[in-house]
Amino acid sequence: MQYSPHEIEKKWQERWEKEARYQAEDFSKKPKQYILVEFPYPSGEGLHVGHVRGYTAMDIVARKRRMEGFNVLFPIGWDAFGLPAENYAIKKGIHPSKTVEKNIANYKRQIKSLGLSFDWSREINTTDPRYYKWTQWIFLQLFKHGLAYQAEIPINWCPSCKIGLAYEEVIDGKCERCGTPVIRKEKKQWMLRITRYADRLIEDLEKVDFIEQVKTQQIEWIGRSYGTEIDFQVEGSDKIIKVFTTRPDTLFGVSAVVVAPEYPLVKELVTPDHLEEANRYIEKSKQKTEFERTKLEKEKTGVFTGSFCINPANGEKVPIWIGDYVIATYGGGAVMVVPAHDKRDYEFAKKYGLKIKEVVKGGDISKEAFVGYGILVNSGQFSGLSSQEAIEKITQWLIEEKKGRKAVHYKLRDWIFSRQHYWGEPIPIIHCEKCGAVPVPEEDLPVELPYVEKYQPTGTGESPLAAVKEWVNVKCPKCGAPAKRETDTMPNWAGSNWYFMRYCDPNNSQELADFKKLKYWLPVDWYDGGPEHITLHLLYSRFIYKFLYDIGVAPTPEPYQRRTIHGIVLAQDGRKMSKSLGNVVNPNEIIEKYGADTLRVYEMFMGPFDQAIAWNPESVNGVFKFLRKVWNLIIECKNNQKTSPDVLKKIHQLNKKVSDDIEQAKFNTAIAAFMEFVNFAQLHKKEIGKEAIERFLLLLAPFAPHLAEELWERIGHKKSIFEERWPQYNKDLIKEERITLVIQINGKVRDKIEVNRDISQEEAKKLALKQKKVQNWIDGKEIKKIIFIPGKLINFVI
RNA sequence: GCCCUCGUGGCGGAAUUGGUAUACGCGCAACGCUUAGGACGUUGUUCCUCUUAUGAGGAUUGGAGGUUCGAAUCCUCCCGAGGGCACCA
Repeated sequence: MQYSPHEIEKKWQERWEKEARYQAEDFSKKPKQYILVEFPYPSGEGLHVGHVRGYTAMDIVARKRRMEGFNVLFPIGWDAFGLPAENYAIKKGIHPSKTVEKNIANYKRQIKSLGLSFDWSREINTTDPRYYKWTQWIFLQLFKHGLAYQAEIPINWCPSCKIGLAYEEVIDGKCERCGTPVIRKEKKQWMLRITRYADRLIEDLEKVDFIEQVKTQQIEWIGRSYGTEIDFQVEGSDKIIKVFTTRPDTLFGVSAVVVAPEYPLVKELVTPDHLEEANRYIEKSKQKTEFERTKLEKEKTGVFTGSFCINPANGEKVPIWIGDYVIATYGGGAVMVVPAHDKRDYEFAKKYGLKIKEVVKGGDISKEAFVGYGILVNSGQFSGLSSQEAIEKITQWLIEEKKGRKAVHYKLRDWIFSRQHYWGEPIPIIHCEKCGAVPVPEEDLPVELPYVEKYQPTGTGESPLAAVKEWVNVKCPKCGAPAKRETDTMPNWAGSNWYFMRYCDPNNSQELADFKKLKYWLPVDWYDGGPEHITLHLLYSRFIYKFLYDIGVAPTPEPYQRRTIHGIVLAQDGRKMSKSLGNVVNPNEIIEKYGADTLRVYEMFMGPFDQAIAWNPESVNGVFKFLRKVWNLIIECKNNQKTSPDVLKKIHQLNKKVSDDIEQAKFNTAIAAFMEFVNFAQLHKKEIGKEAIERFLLLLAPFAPHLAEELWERIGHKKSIFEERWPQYNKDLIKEERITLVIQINGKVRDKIEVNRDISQEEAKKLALKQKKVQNWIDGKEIKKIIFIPGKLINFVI
């Protein structure tokens, strides 16, 4: 009987589905485990081998947890709003809902062919009105609590996609999706006040078990910095320019104040004789793309306003400039220029002939700016202090003089939540001339996306929905006057922010999810996903979840207890897989050739789980050979005999190794251990009995479920292997009685001897010194010191 | 520029976290099986030197230093790769 994966995989997949084996049970008495993978965007290309990596890993965990006696929730769904379906519709004239339906069917078939133990009874789809009703409901709660608001702001505008982009969707000044340089455009946008949660989003990271890289990136993205806000009074006016700095110790070295071109006071600051030049400068910087403006190598430019302000520390008159290297949205849009101690300011001062005054000792300011800490000079009463002391003292003094205060600033900005696109959740707001922005009454949700013929963005900045008159024109829910629906839709993230909550109660039509169910299942115990989602998706969904916690909808302060990332699967050439490069590996092909178990085991074996790794077809074949070896071995072995003590020890060691490695997501070494055992077993076939065979299959079951089920049945079991308990290893059995003691001389390995594991130092020394090799090396020299590590080694220092 | 991760045979990678470097797999080679090829099985496989062979010695974890009885692992500097942030005041 040969190993024929296709027959057995089909057989077991059908049986699992018929028996609905993997459905989670609400409120079961068993302890719960919520294992989560990022739900896929069902693209036209179909499932990627990268999906398979994360899904298989979590499937292994889910299957192990069930065998350990947990009530496991391991769900799947579809994140199906978004641009590709809309772009496809524009090109081919096929409605996005049709495309999405087709793609989902394809994904579903592919996922099922992998033998993943998802609970299909909880499948969700973000484009289903029964789902996005609650996405809209969340928006209304945000609105009612003042966390969703409209603002006329300069947004990043992609002239190709004809869409406003979130700050986060601009990469290197270019549109994340199409790569077109982004320009700035003033537009009224819906915003979410994520900044209000900035501190909690940092501090609560202590409560969770995310890998370090994820935590660091969240913290850096939020970018909290503590500093001092200093008031510079405009000369001859009562206006004040508030400047944020982390280096108040350099206050005496200020030679100018520079404000961003968008700074609110700009018009008042520019004097008539500088008006023309200043206007020209402001116009020019407006036209620059974000890419041009943020290019670091670019020369710092600016223009004098004609006005001055007063340095509060020494009363000096300081010129006010406009410069587009100052970021309008950070730190109030104004900075103090200290050329001697800041690289950018130094450059700026050199170009425009500003004074360069040293106030911190330690560098040579005739050559370059000195940005380090040092002792203060030329700083009045503060001279002689260290920078660290001066930061404290000067801030203190400013507070007393009422000319400054401590301040905290964040790089994180409020989240632009509007998209001028068709294929997204409509924002449930009605604009009334009299009442303003009025929320759609909750009982009228969902605001269904109307069917349209034309998907093209209008280019005017309005979404295609604006053209659907019968949908747009409604009565104001408050006063009944004619009013218009909001035509912007929500970004892709809106649906994926909270999807893991819906899995807990996917069919609830009364609320987002029953609180008792949420309380039973949440938080997610283990969440795995791609590295591309560890800043934005994670930050956004934590924010929304925290808000829902605050209003009593979510049961815990954090949604995810543990978060891991799986490395990308690269093409054989080490590059990213992409259609245009023609180097894409299709999981279907691998399954057709070798079966799903081989694909699963290969993807777990190919390298460390969190690292990017290149596909290697020859290794796939190696894994197939391994599984076939397993098959042949088990078929050949006698199931009715006793297992020898040697084999027993090995299988218990394997038991420990595999159990531990799965918990640490070290799947590659777990599989190496399986291979080692099989190699050993090949040589000891006669010693293998029932216990070894059964234990081996139980351990292998989460990795290669079809193979394990089939062999389990063939050795005479009636019930599924997944109804069995995960095996516990015997601590006494895995201990090695005899160990190899390494003998070192001056730290170099010179010999090895077999000894009892609990040998004493005296005994070890005696035995070691008897060895010929050791005697040759010591050869009458004096032994100065002996280092003995019990059970490991003895080291003679001569 | 800053931050993070990493650098180990021909290749993917192990190394219980300071204690036998190169587990496991791929590839390659020899032998067995076979009409042959494939497949399968067994064995070998870091490099260098000496040795008919058994074996013996030396070197080796990107490079150079350091700490230590002992370093792939810790520290300093340098080189290289990948990722993140990027005029954040």
